[in-house]
Amino acid sequence: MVHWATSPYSPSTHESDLQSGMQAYLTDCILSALASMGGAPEGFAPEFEQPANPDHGDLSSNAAMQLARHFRKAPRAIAEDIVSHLRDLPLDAARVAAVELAGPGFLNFRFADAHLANELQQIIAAGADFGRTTTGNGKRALVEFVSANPTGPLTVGHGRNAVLGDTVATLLEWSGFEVDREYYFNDAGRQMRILGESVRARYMARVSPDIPTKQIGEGDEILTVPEPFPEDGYRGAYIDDIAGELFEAHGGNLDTDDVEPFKRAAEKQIFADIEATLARLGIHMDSFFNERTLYDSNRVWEIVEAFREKDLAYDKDGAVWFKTTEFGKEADTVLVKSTGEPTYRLPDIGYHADKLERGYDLCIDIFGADHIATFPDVLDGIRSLGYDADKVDVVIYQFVTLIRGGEPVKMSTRKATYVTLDELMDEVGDDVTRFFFLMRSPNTHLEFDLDLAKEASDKNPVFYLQYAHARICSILRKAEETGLERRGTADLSLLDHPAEQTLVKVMMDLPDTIDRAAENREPHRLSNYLREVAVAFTQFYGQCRIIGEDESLAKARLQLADAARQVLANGLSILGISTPERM
RNA sequence: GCGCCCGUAGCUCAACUGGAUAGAGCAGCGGACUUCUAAUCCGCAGGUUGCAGGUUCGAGUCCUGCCGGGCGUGCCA
Repeated sequence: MVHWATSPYSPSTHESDLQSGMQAYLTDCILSALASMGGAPEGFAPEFEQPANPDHGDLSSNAAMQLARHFRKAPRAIAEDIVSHLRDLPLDAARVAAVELAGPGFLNFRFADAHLANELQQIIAAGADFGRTTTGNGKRALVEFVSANPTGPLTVGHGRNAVLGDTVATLLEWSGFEVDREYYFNDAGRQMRILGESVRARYMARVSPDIPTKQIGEGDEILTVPEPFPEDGYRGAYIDDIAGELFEAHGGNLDTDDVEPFKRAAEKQIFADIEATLARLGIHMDSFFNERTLYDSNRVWEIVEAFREKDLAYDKDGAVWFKTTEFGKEADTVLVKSTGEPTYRLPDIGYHADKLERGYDLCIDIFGADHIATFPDVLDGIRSLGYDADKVDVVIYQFVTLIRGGEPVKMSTRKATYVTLDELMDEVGDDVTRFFFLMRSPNTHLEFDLDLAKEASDKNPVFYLQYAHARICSILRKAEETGLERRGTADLSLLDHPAEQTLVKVMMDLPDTIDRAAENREPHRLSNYLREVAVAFTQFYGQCRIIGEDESLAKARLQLADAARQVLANGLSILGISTPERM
């Protein structure tokens, strides 16, 4: 992913509440050990990570390696000193079961059983809120996404944008931001005029079926259209549908000299369709921002003047140019065309200035890869106007290819052979649609295999997660039938089976996973994580029985299973995917 | 030409922001249903992380140069 600007996070603030409890404790212990070894450099903070290999403990620090230069000693020797001082402290046996020295100088810590029981207790107590963090500290974020002009139905490409933006927004909410979702559009440009003309031509053909026709396009793109149809008009069937509705409502009474009513009717209908499509995906915008307001308020022209005053804009060939060479670009770019119409850059700058003036601490834009080159100008623009461009972050996602029968599905907006988002959802389902858009890094070109997506089987990863959830629900139902009470206190320290402990450890990672996914704007981190949870639960399920065990153990395991269900439910709800109780 | 992204198992992709033996799924092979859901599980096999250098205790990750693919590079958005 490209981050044009630094995120407002600092590396030291993204640890989750749960994990940071242990990390903060161990940090204190290590610093205390270092103090008696002659002191660490100012501002030193030991780094921690979770080892991939369970033999390396539950949490590992490379502090000794970080300090090799400072102490001018071998990392292993430093680590030995630290370990010996830690043992003298001593470490709290209720939290840390063991500290070991390994490899080139890693300090490996093993959690005590009591610590795991305590963590599980906290997960249960947090319930539907488990995973929420305070990282964002109540700062306000605006996520702008979809932002398709209302010229046609949303396509598969928009789908990735929509799902990505919505989920990034939800992730930010969970990590403590106050988030608004916004849709930016322009209903005044050339695109919309052609849309209106396209509808009008179809309407005229409805009124007068004998109207002359013509052919547009060439090769296999040839299409027969009514004479007034614009050369580069919109070809989709929805255009004729809208014309048909106008004809139903007004007969032949509409004044075809004026394109405005046709444009407005088209916009209204298409926007309604877009909102309905988004609603199917569970997406609801907080606001729609019409580019036109930037003209009505004169804002765009004020910006041109501001640039002129700063000597960043000048006239040439009848156009107004933006001195992007000042920001390291090879050439200046046009800000206002010789027709007097601004290029997209100008309103974009105005729009971002507006967002920042509305008090947002973080403005995220979700863009397809084809917008990559346009954005530096906007950032340079608002920066030179005195705004803090570091508050703006752009998420670029790569394109989607649909695969059917092992072959890419060819799509072209011109030929109107694109697959709409609605058609995709009709074919594979809403949950699968969301999940497939979220299971890969935004940075990678997404191959959406329709055959795989449709298959309601083990090949389809989304069902694996839902199945684990449904399975737990089934156990809870069964437990209720047999009179096993899930609520109340249970002795969680009875959970000493390796599969139980692994499951708890995985579940503990949810807040941290959410923070990282939010910080990096990478929802796939969460979907990958949820698979780990499902795997850990399934292994626990395979190795440990619940119903039929001794009552205190059964109750503890039932609470563990219920906590796993909650973790899956919380995660899936962030991804916007349903959590069936039966499958 | 220039800018950005990508290159990891046969295929689709991960890899906790520089850590220890690079991991999943699918496909392949071999096993497991008198059990709380088999839409499941267990095992086997699969790799010079595109190539070549560099930085350091340590590189898939950072730097440089190549090779290959995608997207841009507009008085379109």
